[in-house]
Amino acid sequence: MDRLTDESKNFHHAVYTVVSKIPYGHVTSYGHIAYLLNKPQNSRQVGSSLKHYQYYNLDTLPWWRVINSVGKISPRGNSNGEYVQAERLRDEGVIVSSGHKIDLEDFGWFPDELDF
DNA sequence: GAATTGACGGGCG
DNA sequence: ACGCCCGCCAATT
Repeated sequence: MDRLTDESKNFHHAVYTVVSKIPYGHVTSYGHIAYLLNKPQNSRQVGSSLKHYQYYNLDTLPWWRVINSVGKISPRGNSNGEYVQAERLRDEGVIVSSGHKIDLEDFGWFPDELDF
């Protein structure tokens, strides 16, 4: 189940490091993570990476702080992950509407550069 | 290997 | 605000 090229392993790891930097109580988007990695076309792959990590980094990776560019929690196919994500966010003080939308003006984290 | 899928984004009506 | 469509590309089928 883990037949991956070195290229994509690097990408997965890069996503991991960025997501780990999202501050508590804040959210960012798949697209912005791709932008920070200088791969603005790869927003969909960011989602793939999070799916990849869900099997063994559930507690150390704050995956729930990643939503889509319009401020909504992305629906999963045939999964309740969307609702789990909403609860995780509410647990850290993020206001999530009944339609699973979040005000990016209040809770968004969109730095122009990665500061290492 | 070809076709489809998807935790996406942006533009347009 | 909403839905539709098209571009994108690794992973999956």
